[in-house]
Amino acid sequence: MTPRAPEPRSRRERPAKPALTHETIVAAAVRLMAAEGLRRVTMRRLAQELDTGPASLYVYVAGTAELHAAILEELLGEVDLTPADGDGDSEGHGDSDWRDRLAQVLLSYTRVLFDHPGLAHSALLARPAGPHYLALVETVLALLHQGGVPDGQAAWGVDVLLQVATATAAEQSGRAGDQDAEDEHNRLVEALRQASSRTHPRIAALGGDLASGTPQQRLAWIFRAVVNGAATTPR
Amino acid sequence: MTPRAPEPRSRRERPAKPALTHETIVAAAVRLMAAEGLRRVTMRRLAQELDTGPASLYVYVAGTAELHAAILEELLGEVDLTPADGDGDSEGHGDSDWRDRLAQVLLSYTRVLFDHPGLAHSALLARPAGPHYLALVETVLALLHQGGVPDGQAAWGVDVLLQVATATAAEQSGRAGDQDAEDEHNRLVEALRQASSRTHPRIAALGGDLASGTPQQRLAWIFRAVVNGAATTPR
DNA sequence: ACCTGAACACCGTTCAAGT
DNA sequence: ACCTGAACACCGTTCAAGT
Repeated sequence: MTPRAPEPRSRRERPAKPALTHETIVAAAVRLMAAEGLRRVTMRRLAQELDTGPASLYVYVAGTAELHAAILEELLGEVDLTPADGDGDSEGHGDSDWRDRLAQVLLSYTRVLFDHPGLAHSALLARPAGPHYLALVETVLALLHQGGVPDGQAAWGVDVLLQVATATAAEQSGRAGDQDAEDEHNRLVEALRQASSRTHPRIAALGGDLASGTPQQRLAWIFRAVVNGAATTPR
Repeated sequence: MTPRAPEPRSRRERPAKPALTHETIVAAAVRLMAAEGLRRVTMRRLAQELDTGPASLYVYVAGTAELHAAILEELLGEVDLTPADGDGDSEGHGDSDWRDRLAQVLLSYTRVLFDHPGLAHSALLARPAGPHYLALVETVLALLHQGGVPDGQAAWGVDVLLQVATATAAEQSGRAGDQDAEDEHNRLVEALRQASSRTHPRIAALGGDLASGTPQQRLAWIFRAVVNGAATTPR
């Protein structure tokens, strides 16, 4: 435990203090999120990470909302769009249904949100306008087109599909690891189970089925149901 | 402008300092929200409103999340469930389609969320377990039952319907009045319109239709599409 | 012209100490 | 036993003042 003289800053213990630009700030934000979660990606914490004061960030980003939208757009690059091109895997059923391929893409999107706690939540509010988001929209539209869904219905349907995927991810992702949220959900399940058949006949009739299924099973059904609805409901 | 001696506290300028209970705290929170919006309903601000310190509130409410859930449950009492019982209006088409009546109920729900900025946002995260929420679920289930939707599909469908309604309200409600959010949306619309037909053929093909329609028109279609999907998609 | 220290106006939550 | 003052550890955003 011999004390050592502090190494000079020029030997840079950190990856070097990067120049401040919109790009380097967003990159640092993505790193910080991976390390500590979106909740910790605040203007102040990020400024600290970048060895500067919070005011300096405002020269390059409009505020917290824009920052979170930029992170989302960046992470959307992780969504696997390849299932849309035909067989994405090696199992040989190359002409799998367009519905399955669409579900695979949406599931990949959901997983990206789910893997980054807080991101889904932010995705519900901020609709990014970057290339990764456009690519996702294009892919979903192409699959709906392939399935013969009329244009007008596809145009409105893509929004619903992404919305439902996002909301589901937010719900699940908000719950995981959060004891309070878990408790709250259990209270709801309990309330549904306890409902009197006199005052709430339908809830009582359905019983535990209201909360049945794994998240995966529910999500798979939801995607199918919404796609079917969009495909068959004229505007 | 003659200065007056301060009135003695006992004459109580405020509605009287209410005893602290879960109930009085939630009631004060609802009042505060009506007056200043959900954003201002913080533990500290609420404590100030109740003439006490924030620590005192923690004896009766678990924290901010529970508080917001309680406000939501309270406000859900404003949802108009009467359309479910038959003709809710005086125009004489008493046997209107169950789909229309369902849409009316969901629209009322959406409007309640929309009228209270921030509430929809909170509704996406907190699923309340109180009587008003149960009544809403029961009503939607009853209408789906009336429409002959199979039980299992109704059980999972009610969630999707409320989720879609909530998410749509959050999106619209977040945008209204917020210049930044408005700008962000316009940037997305612009990006969709600018998309090259070479790299994004489907987006280009659909053009402005991706962002077409009023929120009301879109929501009406969404409800119909999701109901149709849930009604026709087996689990 | 460009950047930022310091301030303003807030937060949620806890716990030791009081009544 | 019940309640709470005061503290801890943070926030977003702005703007006057510096370089």
